[in-house]
Amino acid sequence: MTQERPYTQTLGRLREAGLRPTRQRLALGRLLFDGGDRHVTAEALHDEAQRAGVSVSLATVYNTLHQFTNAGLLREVVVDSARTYFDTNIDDHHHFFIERDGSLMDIAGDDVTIGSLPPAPEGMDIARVDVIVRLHDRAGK
Amino acid sequence: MTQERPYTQTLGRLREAGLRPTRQRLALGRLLFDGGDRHVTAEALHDEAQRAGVSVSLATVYNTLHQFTNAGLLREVVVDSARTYFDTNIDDHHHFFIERDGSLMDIAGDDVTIGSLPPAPEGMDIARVDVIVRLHDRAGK
DNA sequence: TTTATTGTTTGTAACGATTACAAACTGTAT
DNA sequence: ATACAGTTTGTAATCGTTACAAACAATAAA
Repeated sequence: MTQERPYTQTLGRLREAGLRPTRQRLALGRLLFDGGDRHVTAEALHDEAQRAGVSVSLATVYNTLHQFTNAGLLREVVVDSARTYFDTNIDDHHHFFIERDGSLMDIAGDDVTIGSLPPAPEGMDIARVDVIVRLHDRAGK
Repeated sequence: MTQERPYTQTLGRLREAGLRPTRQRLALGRLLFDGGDRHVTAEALHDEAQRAGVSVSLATVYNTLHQFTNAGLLREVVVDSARTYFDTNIDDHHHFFIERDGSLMDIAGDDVTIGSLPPAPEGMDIARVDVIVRLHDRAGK
């Protein structure tokens, strides 16, 4: 009846990552990983936690987001110089960025294919390829 | 003998954009558009101007960079949430981003080809597609 | 259990890039 | 010259994010 599985899921993820399962990390982990893929900013997650009655400081939200990212539980998405987004979907995929409201949408891995890529300059490797499809409302009023 | 052509070039660009050719805009325009393609940050351009003996305030550098961008003379590139880059190459092309030093390199338009793209969601249009190839030093010491 | 140890959380100050603003100034038209 | 709208400037203000030291909590040892 009580949906405890997600809790356990998060607990497991923290364990694997070598992060102590503190009240804050557990709560943030559940907000992030329960339900589908999400794109959050630190501020947004902080607000959400407050609304959910979870007491967490903004500093901890930032810390946690970074720790989760380093542990491979989250991915950072750079699309807007104003704020940093974290994506709970860590699979290979790209993004639609809706400029009107600054929101992100995943594009399924296969819906964007790169036909060709130049070789990385000597001595360097490709760490990642990000494709961002920027959208605006259809022209014509 | 005196290379006045670049000056004139910038002057023309400003005229076309409907921007008054002030001393500051002319000077920044020359720094930006003389020579090849460049990727600059506001701070970097400001320093460069100082070094070149041009007196311009940082505020003006920011204003100018944005005005040039709105006029289509520059393009903003988002790769790093820490700072904003402006690219003097406004043709269709993508970027290598060297994480080590935070520098950008153009990738010629044809060296990256997108095989397929999903359709934009209903009511929206694709404003632009950005491809960022993030590079790091080759693994293995 | 206590106790010790080490990792975490927290509030707040500090930061760095960028923007806002009002006053001084300059280009352009009259 | 004069007037006026557009520009520039220094500086204060913003905003997201990070730094920091003190208070706390999780885990291991006794």
